[in-house]
Amino acid sequence: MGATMKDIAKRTGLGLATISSYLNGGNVREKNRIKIEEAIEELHFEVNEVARGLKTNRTKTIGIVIPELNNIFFAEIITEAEDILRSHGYATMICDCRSDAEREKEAVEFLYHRRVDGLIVMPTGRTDPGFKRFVRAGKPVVMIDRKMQDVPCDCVLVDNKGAARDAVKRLVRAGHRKIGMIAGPDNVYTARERLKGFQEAVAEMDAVADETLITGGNYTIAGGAAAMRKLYKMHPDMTAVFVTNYEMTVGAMMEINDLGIRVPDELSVIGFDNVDFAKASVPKLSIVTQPTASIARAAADNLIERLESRPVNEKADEDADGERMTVTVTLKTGFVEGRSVKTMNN
Amino acid sequence: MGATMKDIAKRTGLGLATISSYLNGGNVREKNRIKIEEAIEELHFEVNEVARGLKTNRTKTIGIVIPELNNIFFAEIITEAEDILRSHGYATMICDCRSDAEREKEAVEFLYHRRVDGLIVMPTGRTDPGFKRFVRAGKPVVMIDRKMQDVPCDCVLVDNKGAARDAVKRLVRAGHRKIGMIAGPDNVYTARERLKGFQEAVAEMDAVADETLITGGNYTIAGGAAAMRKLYKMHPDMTAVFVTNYEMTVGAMMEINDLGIRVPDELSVIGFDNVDFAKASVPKLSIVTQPTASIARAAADNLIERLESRPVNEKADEDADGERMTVTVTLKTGFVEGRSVKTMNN
DNA sequence: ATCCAAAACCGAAACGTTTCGGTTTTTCTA
DNA sequence: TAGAAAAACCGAAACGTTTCGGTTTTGGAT
Repeated sequence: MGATMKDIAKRTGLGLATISSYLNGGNVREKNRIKIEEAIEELHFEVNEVARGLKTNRTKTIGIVIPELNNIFFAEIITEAEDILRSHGYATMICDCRSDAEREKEAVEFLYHRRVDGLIVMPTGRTDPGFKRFVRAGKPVVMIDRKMQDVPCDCVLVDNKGAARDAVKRLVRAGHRKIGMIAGPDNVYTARERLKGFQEAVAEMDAVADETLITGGNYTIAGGAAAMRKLYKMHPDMTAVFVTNYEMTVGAMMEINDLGIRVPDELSVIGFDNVDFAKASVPKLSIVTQPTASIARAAADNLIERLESRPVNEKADEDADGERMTVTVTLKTGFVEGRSVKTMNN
Repeated sequence: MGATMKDIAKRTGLGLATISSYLNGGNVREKNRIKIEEAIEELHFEVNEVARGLKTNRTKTIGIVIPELNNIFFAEIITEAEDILRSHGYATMICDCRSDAEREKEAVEFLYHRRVDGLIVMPTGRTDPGFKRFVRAGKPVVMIDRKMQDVPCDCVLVDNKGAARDAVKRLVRAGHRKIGMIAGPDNVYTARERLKGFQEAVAEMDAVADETLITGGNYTIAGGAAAMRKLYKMHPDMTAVFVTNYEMTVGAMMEINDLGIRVPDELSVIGFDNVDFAKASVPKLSIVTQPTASIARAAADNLIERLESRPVNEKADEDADGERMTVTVTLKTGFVEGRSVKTMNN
């Protein structure tokens, strides 16, 4: 079917190496350039990336491993990252591991097999599902959103602790003392950070520090709903609740709806992540937002930079005992004011 | 770094062909099998898919082109499809073209270059961005959600017309006559179908047939909000509105919220797509749902079947003048009852 | 023990690139 | 215009598989 470089060489009377040189941006005499371009045009030649990959040992493909694709927070990051990477000629292979450590391991192995050049990941569990293998092979890994101690790689994080602390302080300043928190699973890095932020704020601001005001919601809609119910049953006098991701915010709102609680008169709410949902809620929700586009850009740029500058340091990497200098960037969150927080006049 | 088949051959004293045979499920003498497995274990051998791909001319990769990844409807389908494909050893390269025809064309070209074995696509525009090239090359293409006349390929559709008709009939049966519709862009297949369904129902049920009751919302949140406002301004006496995708449903709810309209007392609403959002709304929304998992499964299974059975018909395909038998499956939508439709006692 | 078909095995060629040394051509300098 | 440096060019080997003929081994049947 497709024409090969050999065909182009034959057609133009030039050598294989010259064609290759032309294709890779090397110098070629003007008249030959024209001949080559004509031949390419006529024969509809397109370079075979697979063959090239075999030879160069680079697939120009990067793997992405995420917990859930049907989660707007992740999806937004992926969209942006894919766009940037593709504009640099990199294809992306996305693997959704459904927040399951076993699947995650399979995905990483799968991508290793496929010999992707690098990885963008949001680790699901606390143990390495095989990232180290990439690092050992000199393939860059950048971790997003969550950190993992024992894998030496670049990270792009968000100031989760600060975001939570800030949100809670807002509530306290509005006069709330008894504040509930719907937390994420404690094996997830972001959940732990947000919890810390909550606790710090409670301590600093002298709000009610009661362990039972903190309920796990598992980062799911159902979990958020269950947590909301539990909190409300246990603390009917609670005046505000802080929900710490999008899914749980949706779940909590469903439950609040079912319980017939009026927001913000009876209960103030601060949610997380999704501006659109917040604006579409009645009343509009106040929420913490994450800079998804910046996260994606930081991750993609970092990866590309590592990939393109690799050849130079090849030796340097080695003698540094495999231990590269890694960089971690932490981005700031935002806050969108809604009408779901009542100011108490006490 | 990595060991190759040659290393395994040397280590075991066997021939290259034998190793290849073993790796591809061929028969090998028991004792040799053991030797091979030991060698693989010791040398940490993993077959190089890139080299294999070069030789077999199959990348075991399929491309997915969608209008928006950060759109739950699409994201859910992708998640599921990716899962199925990967379990069959296929990697997926996802390209988000942001509903832009130009980007879509680039994406298709990109994937063609990458020599993916097949394509799952949701066409953005009405003209072929290059799918035909795949078809000509004997590579299966399956179209999801939207149909395109001039590209002969398999399709997985949803009964959009029926869904819309059904939804409107529900409204009429509940006593509504003056029903607004927030429609999608008319260059999108599904939007046209939903519009047809609406019009059919209005005609059949003798509801008010006024062109100005139909407003385009562009399938976006902002569009949905604007359309809602326009509808309300023009027809304050409208008693129900049918919104025809998730984003516009969110937008419409935002606007309804802003305008202070009470649902369902002043206005009944039927939305589209996202059950979770519907349940989290106040009051719970009645919505049309789409069978995302079934769509994904139908598409992925179809593709795999075409790919795995290809070698046999290779010849048959050809002499059929490139015109293969294509199949279109149409799936049924669902309906989730909420509390957003008022029953009029007139 | 002998023979034969079937099963298992083998090496070499090929897939379409890049790259390495080495050769030719061009261009510049004196 | 001769000579040399630089630029352009070249073919062959290599990347790690699969596959094609052909050869050897195996295990029954005689």
